[in-house]
Amino acid sequence: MSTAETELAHVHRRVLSWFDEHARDLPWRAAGTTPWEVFVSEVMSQQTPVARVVPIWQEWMRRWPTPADLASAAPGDAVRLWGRLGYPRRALRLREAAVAMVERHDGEVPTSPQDLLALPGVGAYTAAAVASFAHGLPEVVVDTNVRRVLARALEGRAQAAPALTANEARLAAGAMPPETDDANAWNAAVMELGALVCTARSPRCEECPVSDLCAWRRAGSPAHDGPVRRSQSWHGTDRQVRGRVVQLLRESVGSVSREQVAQVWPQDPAKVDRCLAGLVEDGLVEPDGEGYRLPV
DNA sequence: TACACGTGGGC
DNA sequence: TGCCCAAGTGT
Repeated sequence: MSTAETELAHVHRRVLSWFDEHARDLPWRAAGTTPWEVFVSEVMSQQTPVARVVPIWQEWMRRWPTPADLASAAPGDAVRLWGRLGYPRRALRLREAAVAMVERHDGEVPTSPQDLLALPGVGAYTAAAVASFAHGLPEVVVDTNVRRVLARALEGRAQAAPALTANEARLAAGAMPPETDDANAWNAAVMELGALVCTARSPRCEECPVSDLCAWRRAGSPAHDGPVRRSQSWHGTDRQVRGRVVQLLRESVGSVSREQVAQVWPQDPAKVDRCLAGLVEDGLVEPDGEGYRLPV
């Protein structure tokens, strides 16, 4: 074994040990969790803090314990139970994915990353995560946490590039432990390390199992020098108005009049109309006589 | 490639 | 107090 391989194996042991000791006991990590439960947890966790996912996930799993259960539900019920998780189109896609599982995969969560990738709402990250965490395939899972950990530990940079680069993918693949079980644990462990210790702001380096090997720390933890990520505006955007419209419909029984919907953004009825049209286009809202409702 | 797409907690 | 950011995907 080369020196590099020996050192990498050392890193694997330390990170996996840290994970054994510090992993959060998220409900979908319990023994006996089904692939469907893992699948739902992954979609819900997209761009969403895990702590906010837990109660919604539990509610969904009680209500729709199999893909067939969700496939037969009304889209509007999925959006309603989605609550305030954000990006409610994910709820629609989750249901569409369930329909695809029933139609094309015998009601099961597909196993191959290729089949997973073909499902609505599933991209490279989710396909790899479900293959690894639900099915035990040693796919390379790269999320924002993994990218940040690799950027710091291996590249010596404060933060990862704006989008996944070929070099990052190469580094992530090269860092995987050779044994399948270790690889799957590694995927979860590096994500967890990024979520709990190697955080975007105020990383807890004193708690990090590999801080002594971290290229960024060794370089004196230099500040990010690349392009500044432009923050997304929010006030007055379609996104904000759409959010208010869906929230109103979610909390209403039956349909809501157009006049009532317009009240979510009284200063600009035309904007509300435009957002309403977009929401209908997206399948999040349905016209209902004179008013609107969540899709039945 | 860059932008749209929700929401709320932390600093 | 706002701004940043969170287990990304689709176009």
